[in-house]
Amino acid sequence: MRPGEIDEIRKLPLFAAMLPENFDALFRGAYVQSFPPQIELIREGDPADFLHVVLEGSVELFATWNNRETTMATVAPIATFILAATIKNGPYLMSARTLEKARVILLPSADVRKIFTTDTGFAQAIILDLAQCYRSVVKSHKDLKLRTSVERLANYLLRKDQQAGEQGHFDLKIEKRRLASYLGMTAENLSRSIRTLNGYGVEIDGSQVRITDRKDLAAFAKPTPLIDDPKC
Amino acid sequence: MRPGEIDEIRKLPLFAAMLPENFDALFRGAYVQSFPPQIELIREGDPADFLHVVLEGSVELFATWNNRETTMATVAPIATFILAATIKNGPYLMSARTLEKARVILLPSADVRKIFTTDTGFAQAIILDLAQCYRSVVKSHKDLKLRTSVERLANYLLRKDQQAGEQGHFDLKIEKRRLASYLGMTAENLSRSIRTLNGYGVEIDGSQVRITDRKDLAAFAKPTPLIDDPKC
DNA sequence: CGTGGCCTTGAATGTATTCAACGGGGGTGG
DNA sequence: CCACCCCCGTTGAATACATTCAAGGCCACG
Repeated sequence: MRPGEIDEIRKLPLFAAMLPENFDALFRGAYVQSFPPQIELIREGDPADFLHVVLEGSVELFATWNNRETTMATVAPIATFILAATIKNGPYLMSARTLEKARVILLPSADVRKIFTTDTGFAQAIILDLAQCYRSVVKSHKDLKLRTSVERLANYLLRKDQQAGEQGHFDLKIEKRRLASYLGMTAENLSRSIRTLNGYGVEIDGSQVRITDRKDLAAFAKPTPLIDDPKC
Repeated sequence: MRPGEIDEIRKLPLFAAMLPENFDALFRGAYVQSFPPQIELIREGDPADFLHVVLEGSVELFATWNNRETTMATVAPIATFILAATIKNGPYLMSARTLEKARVILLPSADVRKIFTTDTGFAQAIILDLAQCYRSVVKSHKDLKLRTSVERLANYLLRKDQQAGEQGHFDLKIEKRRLASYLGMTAENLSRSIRTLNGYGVEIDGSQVRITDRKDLAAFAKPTPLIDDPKC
């Protein structure tokens, strides 16, 4: 692990409140590994042996069934994933693969489970993290059930624009095929959805997005914090 | 509150490990209320003032957007709902209404938040509950994104049959329109999906379901524990 | 300069929703 | 007790939405 990196991890909300001895114990059993792109880190159904923390690069969480595959989320530094499987000591519900070159910490799940029963600060942080994760999935679920694919795209663009500081232009940092899968549609349908939004103040050239008329787009997208506010 | 009822609540996984004084403190501020059917208990967007525990009857969790509505889950005794909103001290992401006459305990969210920071047993239980909820929604999300509506129905029937002891016959304890909404389709489409499954060993008359050929149905539904096992 | 992957486009197909109409069961009130 | 009505579920037809299949363009990379 690089100097300074451990300090940064220490400051993560999930670990910040841990007692020093517990933090040290947890990270004594940690591996840090670098992976090339397109490597499958975990496979759904496998036992959750490790809690993962993404330090660099990005990781895609996806799920499969009956030869179909869908993107569930992308994880960017610095964040953990599959905390719930670790805690329940159950199988992974999602698979994970690196999108780009990535560095990941692996924390033995058994240690995580042991320590959170004694370290109240850690337990508090886990509660907040899980509650956050839960609410995120509920919002995704609402998005998927209540909106059409064009509406999902429109709101996605508004969210990303907001996260980029409402500049009116930003870069999709994701392949369109993956974005399509994340939004619950095919790549072809995403192309057509983009064309539809051309009529509502959106221009997309490659990965560059420009929102030329946010009012128009918002009038179409009808965003609501109860689906679209990530902090809510 | 009825005699013996408090003991039953005390035995709920969420409260069983609490220190006696904390349990008493939490339930000192509790209300027990009876509601007629079709009463809206909470409305999405409102602040999460109370953690709810369903004692009798059943409650539907649903979400709305842009004049559309979808059923997210139904809560049966004895179970809690909207724990995550309580903990995050955020707005409800879902609304709730009684389906039948229902008795519900209301626990002030502020008390829940205060107590779980000091009571480690309670904190542990919350962690397990949230992890469970999170994984449930992830499974629902996979169900919705990876399966067609007929496949979702087929797997739903298999799950319910299993929960009823694999008797091969059971009662849908839910209106078909609600089931349709829960499964992410229209009522008309549910009717048609049922007819489709007639060809795969399923007979539905009113609310009575008979599975005449479970093998055939399972071959079509292709259930997997990673989506369909509620305990997983 | 070729090659492969990603994106786009078009056409055909499939899936699901909408709209309209109808039948049956349960409840209400005459 | 019966007539009526309303709600739920079903069915059909038309439409809308989304996927599949096929083909071609563009860019990055070797």
